[in-house]
Parts: sequence; structure tokens; C-alpha cells
Amino acid sequence: MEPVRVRFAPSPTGYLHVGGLRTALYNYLLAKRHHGSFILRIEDTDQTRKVEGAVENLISSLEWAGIEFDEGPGRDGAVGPYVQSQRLSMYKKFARELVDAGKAYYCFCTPERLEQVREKAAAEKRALVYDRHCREIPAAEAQARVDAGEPHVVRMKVPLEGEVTFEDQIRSKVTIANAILDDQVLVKSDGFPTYHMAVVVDDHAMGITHVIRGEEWLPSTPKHILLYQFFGWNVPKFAHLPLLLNPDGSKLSKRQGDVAVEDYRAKGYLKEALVNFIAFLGWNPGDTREIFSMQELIDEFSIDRVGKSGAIFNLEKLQWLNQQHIRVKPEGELLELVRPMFAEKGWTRLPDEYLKRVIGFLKDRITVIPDFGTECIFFYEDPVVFEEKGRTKNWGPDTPKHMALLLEKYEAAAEFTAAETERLLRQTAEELGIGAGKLIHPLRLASTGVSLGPSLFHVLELLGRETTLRRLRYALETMK
RNA sequence: GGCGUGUUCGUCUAACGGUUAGGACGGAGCCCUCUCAAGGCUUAAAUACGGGUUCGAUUCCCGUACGCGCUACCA
Repeated sequence: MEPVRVRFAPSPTGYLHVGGLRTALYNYLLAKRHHGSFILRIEDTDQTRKVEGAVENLISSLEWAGIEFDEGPGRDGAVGPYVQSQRLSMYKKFARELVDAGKAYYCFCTPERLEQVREKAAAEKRALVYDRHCREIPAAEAQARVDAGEPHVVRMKVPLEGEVTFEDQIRSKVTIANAILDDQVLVKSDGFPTYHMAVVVDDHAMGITHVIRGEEWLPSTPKHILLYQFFGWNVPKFAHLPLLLNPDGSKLSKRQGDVAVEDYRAKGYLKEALVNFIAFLGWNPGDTREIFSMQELIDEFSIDRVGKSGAIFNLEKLQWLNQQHIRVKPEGELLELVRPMFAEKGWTRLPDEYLKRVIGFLKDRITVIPDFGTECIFFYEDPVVFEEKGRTKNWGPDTPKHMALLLEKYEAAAEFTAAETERLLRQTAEELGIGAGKLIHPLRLASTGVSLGPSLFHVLELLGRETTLRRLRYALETMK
């Protein structure tokens, strides 16, 4: 069997869209699964939409997500270049071949005339296709007009009869009658190929075996197949992925939330979570497992299990998955993700060992990386104010007396471990003839400023005797 | 308008003709507990509609409805 070669072919119009990430991911997974090659190709045939820096941005987002390409811009294989604007001569050559073979023709219609044709068709409620006005111009005449410098495009000569049928890997058999197909423009008047010309030429030239792309390409696939036939080339396998949707069911768009991969990265989502989530939008392993690493996805992915219907991008599920991936990520790795934010907040003096333990405490109670810096800030700073709700609930008239007693015991404690601080507290409660809760809650408030957080005695142990006692004295002072 | 394509809990989905239609997120409740989480358990919640085919349809066929995509010298 021939080796699998797939490609992801974005246009450099800005950032990597999450829908694009999924397309790239599925291509990548299939390639890795079959020890094939994953190619990145830049489709910049529309000069008007080009955005500066977009290619670099696309690549960095892909790399962040852990999707490495085997061939592409800056990583030459045998079939480059991998940027379409650098392959113009090739398209020109093949377009010429098509014209000479009578499979394509020069069209001199102006945009205005085309517009009129469409309006007329719309008024008559017919399909809005080109009326083939230039299709029968004699070759010699057409060539003469081209030579004379008359503006023109090249159109494919779609057979008037028959139909194209192909087996989509996801949708099974799809059939479209040639009669309703447009005489698609192949080469624009600026000499650049259209998408339709460029994909076919490049996918063939680059030896692509499987074309996995978004569902929006399904209707134009017959034209592509016709082109393969015109050239006498092997047709690759096609798989058209269902779309990613907004909560209201429309095609996922910027207006209704973040769509750029870099947005999710910036908001503190782990690449592991985003990849896991995006993979499951349209694919599943067939059992009830949901937490998957990239390697596990590679091991189990198959196009057969990709669904047909569009999937709504459900942020809550992503949040849950992020939480799950954070929980299993080693503290040291989390620390590196969190470090820039800590630096911003000025928490640079705390030793790594301390921070790792804090992360250990916090990692199963947060959903997104920045939560490490907002969730329990008492790990990083002494509290200056005390939560009002906690004060009214847990700070009674006797509390100062109790806390003072506890303070004394803690000052004299032989060691300041979780076990010892807890023992001393329970002992004190017993002496006072009250429940331990009557001391624990005020102590939590006094030492952390809030009434939530991990196991109190472990918090105290980590804070250390000095910090704990300092905070207790401060609390007693301010809450007299 | 034309063409294509899709339709299982609110959401992501499982069930390749026979299931009490399963799981997960989110919701509700309970348990655990020094709080908040996490975790465990329980629970509500779906086969768009109408015809066929079949002993039997979520599953196969046809139609309807609705959604979505395409209909550019954009991809």
C-alpha cells in the first residue's frame, strides 16, 4: 500500500481558527497513525487577503498544539516549494495544457457582464452559473485576443452531460450532475490560479493520498475530480469533515466567542485539553473513554469513526477537560506555565519548591491556568482584609480569646507540621469544651483571610510557623 | 431560487434491525468533609414528523419539515 500523505492547507489570513486546528489535527492523526507524512501548504493565491505575519502565526499555533509537519515552509521535502505564490509557473503550465487539449478555454467576459448574467438567472429562478458565453470562441481567435493583451481568465470546460460520483470517506456516495456545475474559473485575470486549480495541481504534485478538509468543500469536489480526469491523474480519497458550530447552530464565528487557537492559549487552556476537546468534536473512540493524550489519539484515530453532523463548540466541556488535564500534569510543568503570570504579580521571591507545593494543593480546584494566581492568593501574600461573610459567621465574641490561646500553643509547638498543629488545636478545643470546628473556622479566616481553601493544617505547615504566627497576631489586632 | 448535506437528552456522543436507548459535560439531590473544591453515588432529560420494508425499526427506503454549506476572477 502506498504511504499516506496528507496536508493541511490554510490561507494566511490571520490566525489559526479552531476549526482549522481540527482539520489539521485529523490530518496529522491519520498521517501518524499510518506512519505517513503530514504536509503544511500555504494557499495564498488571493493576494488581496494576505496578512503580514500570518504564516508564522499559523505555524506557531500548530507547533504549540503539538502538531508537527514533516514538510512545509521552512522544512523542505522533495515536492516544494510549499507556498502557492511560489508555484505560479506550474499552474500556468498545466492551465496551458488544459486549453490546448480543449478542456479549458479563455473567457473575456467583464465582471459587469457576469453580474448581469447572474441577475438574469436569479430573476428566472435558475442556477446562478456562467452562461458559457466564451466557451465556443474559436481557439485561434481566443489566442489572438490573449496575445493582444485583452484581459481574460481561464475556465474549465465542464461536460454538459453526465455526472460525477465519488465515495466520500465520511458521507459515502455523493453524486452531482455535470449540467449544474459551473465552468469554474481556473486562472484569474491577474494570472494567479483559483483555489480549485491550485489544490488539484498541488495535491497531485505533492502526492497527496487523502484530502481531509471542511464540509464547505463538498459541493466543489466534483469539479476537482473532473480536473483530475482532464489531466489523467489518480484521484485521492476525500473526507469532508462536519462543521464546527456556534451555540445557535450557525458556522462557528468570531462574533459568538473565541475562535483563534491563540485565544484559548492566552486564556490558560492547556494544549492537551484543547487538542483532546477538538478531537472529540466529531470523533470518538467508540467506548466511554474521554481523556486522551495526543499519542493515544494517534493510536486510535480512524476516519471511519468521524461523524457526519456539525458539532457545537461547548465551552463548559472544554473547561472540564482542562481541569482534568491540569490535574494530571506534573507540578513542575505547571509551574513553568504559571511563572510569567507570577512574575507580573511580583511573586518572584517565593522558592520553586514552595510554589510547586502550592500548585499541588490548587491543581484540582481550578479550571484554567490563571486561576493559580487568583484562587488562593494567601499562599503568596499576607491577608490585609478579612472576608466579611466569614467574619459574621465564624468570628464570635470569644474568638479572640480562643485564638490567643492557640497562638500561645503554636509559639511553643515542638514542630510545626500539619499533624502537630491539628493535634494542638483539637487539644485546645477539648480544654475549652468546644467543638474543633469552633476553632478551625476562625483560624482559617485569621490565617488566610478567606473561608475557603485546601486542608487548613496542611496550609499552615506550608506557610510555616513564622508566617502563620505573624498572620494570627495581625488578625487579632485588626479584629479586636 | 438551484444544488448538496445533515437531524439520538440543553450540549458532545454510543448503540454496524432485537438494549429498561448507554456514557460524558452542564442541572438537581445525597454522601464524604475543618471550608471551598475534588471525588463517590443517585436523578431528570433524546431517537424531528409521516409513510413504507420487516416478525421487529434510532438503525434500511421514500416523502415532509427544519438546520447547515455551496452557489465569486475568496478560500
